[in-house]
Amino acid sequence: MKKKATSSDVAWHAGVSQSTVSRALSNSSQVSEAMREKVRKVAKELNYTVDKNASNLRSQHSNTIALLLFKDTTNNDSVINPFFLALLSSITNACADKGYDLLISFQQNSDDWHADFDVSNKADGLIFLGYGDYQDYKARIAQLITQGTKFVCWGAPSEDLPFVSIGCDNFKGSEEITEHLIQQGKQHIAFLGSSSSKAPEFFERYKGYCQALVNNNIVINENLKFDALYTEKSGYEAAKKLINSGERFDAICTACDLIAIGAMRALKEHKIAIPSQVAVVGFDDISIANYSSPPLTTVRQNTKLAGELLVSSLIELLNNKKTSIELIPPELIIRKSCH
Amino acid sequence: MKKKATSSDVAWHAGVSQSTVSRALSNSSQVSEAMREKVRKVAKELNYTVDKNASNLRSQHSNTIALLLFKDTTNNDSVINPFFLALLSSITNACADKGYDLLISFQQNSDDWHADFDVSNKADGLIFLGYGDYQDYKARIAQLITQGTKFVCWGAPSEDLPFVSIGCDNFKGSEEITEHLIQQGKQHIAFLGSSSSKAPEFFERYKGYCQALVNNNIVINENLKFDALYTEKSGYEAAKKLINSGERFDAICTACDLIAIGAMRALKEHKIAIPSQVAVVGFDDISIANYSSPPLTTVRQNTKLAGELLVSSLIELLNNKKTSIELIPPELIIRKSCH
DNA sequence: TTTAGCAATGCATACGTATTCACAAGGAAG
DNA sequence: CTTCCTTGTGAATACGTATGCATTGCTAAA
Repeated sequence: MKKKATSSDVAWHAGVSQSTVSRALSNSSQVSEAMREKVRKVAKELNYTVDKNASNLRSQHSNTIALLLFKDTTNNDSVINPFFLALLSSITNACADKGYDLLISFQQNSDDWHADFDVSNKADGLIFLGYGDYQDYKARIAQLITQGTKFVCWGAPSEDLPFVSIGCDNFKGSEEITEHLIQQGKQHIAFLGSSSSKAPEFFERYKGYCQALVNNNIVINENLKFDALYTEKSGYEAAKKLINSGERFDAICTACDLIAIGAMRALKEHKIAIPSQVAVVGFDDISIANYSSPPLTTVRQNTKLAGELLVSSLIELLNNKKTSIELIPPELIIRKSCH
Repeated sequence: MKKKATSSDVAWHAGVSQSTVSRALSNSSQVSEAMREKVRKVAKELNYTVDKNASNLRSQHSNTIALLLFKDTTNNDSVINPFFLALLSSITNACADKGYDLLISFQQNSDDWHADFDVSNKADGLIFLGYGDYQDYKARIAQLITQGTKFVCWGAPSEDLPFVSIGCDNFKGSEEITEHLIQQGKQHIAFLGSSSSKAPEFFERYKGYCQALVNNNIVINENLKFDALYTEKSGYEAAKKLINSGERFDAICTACDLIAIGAMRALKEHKIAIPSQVAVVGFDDISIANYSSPPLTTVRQNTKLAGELLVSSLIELLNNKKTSIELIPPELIIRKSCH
């Protein structure tokens, strides 16, 4: 196995100094175009590339971003919500565009927190992904802040938070889709999804749902509200409870698509027709939503934009620039599950 | 922003040398237990962690694996096949278990190939993911081999290939599911999926399908075979062709779930009942399969095992051990789309 | 013509660690 | 009491790069 070429090797072959090689390849303005070309040529011949470890060590930054994805802590073998995988994909591309490498780690629970990505200089900054239950991690996050670690979170954007967080306009999205249900003539609309502040975006969505009811002079019926987490199973169980409650309802508004999918499964089991008897709508627009039966009306979160925004905001932080909190506009996707 | 502590800082505070600190924290047997404890304590107080860049530079390996995911090259904005995302998730966990970091990159096309992960010492080894169309990358792969780069591929395992590749027993899986269709009384079974060698696993699946027909003395009808790629759209279009061909068929065997989903959409459009008129089966068992309408009978590839195997095989390669090619056993998942 | 200034390059060093070598203390074997 | 080996530690060095500083050659200003 041949030894890898170093910048000194390139320098020797090109008849210049190592410094010049380094400068030529990093597009320094200090080096002439002719020299740059010459060095590039030799480097190519020797199949040379800059050693990242040495480069990072010397320059004290890694040009790497670490992505921490928080999995549902309740059940271990849970599948990751496809929405986050879509976001992950978008972040990957955004990083590549900006010339950053991406290191990823899925956090099973709050114990094995690998946030030493930063302190061990593996990454310049962090991106957190998860249903914004950052309360559990409050202490850790405080530590990150005192350490001076740069990071951005996906979640419910808020001025109150001591860190940059980027997310969809959950309130508006939920308000719009609920309005749509009402326009379809639905009057008794249930809501499935946690309304606690543990999942801030779910709470925002609940508030949007309430706002739509208020706008249309519909009384909010607390008996039509059921908690649910981020899973199909949870949605199924919540819908069961709703059905068994005996309350009258003609539509279900859910906090995320997986809950909606689970709810539809429960409805089908009870031979309740969708949407003629009960309409169902989701939130996120994961790919399954388009293939469910019936295809799900939902609110699309623009994952492409979201990924780009997360990455660019983090990079701005890394450059010590001010970053404004950005709200991503939601988009209503009308399919067959609501009319 | 406080300066990060170095091993020399720890050494100074502990009243020992930097060498001892390094040895103590890397569990070297050369250092006494008492000393190790002492160093650990001081390190914790100073919030010290080993600087990865320096460590990697010195030891000449990165304890990092890079994952290259090849996206469908035909259409740019294509969603990644959920199957690979499941595999990605599993690989992530396996890497964490083994103490490796994971760097990921999605390859849009064959041009912007970032295989310099290896040569730039960012990663010790590579994992390739994609529908095994490695023909396009043959030249690059040859280069990797001559470079001595360590890598493993997901794909159709074969002794012929000059590299380690791990995959499902596509032949057997497809044979079994086709046998199942025949047991349900189906006699005119179509196959949707590329049969060219461009996607080796698809071809294996086609051969398994043929084998099942032969086993049951059913004549293989070439007119019931249609090409399709890895997408829902492609499956939809192939099914359209099949329907319009006028050929008689009572079942569709597909090379992957997305194709099956697309085929079911086409069948529904033509008011063809599933499975009473035409049964449909898939391959992969992506999460959508369970939520489609009707839920899809398919062959599950054990992604958890696959991820673990990919990672452990690669690590064996890194340690210069021989690695045997492993076949992952397929598992039949019976749902409603076939009886 | 002299001098100041700029552009392009080389020299030397430091980033923080792992590891080789040397060395001291102590115990075992003779 | 030597001699030898073991155990634990420190000193010194190298990994490959980026960058401050010095140096050179050259042009423009005085």
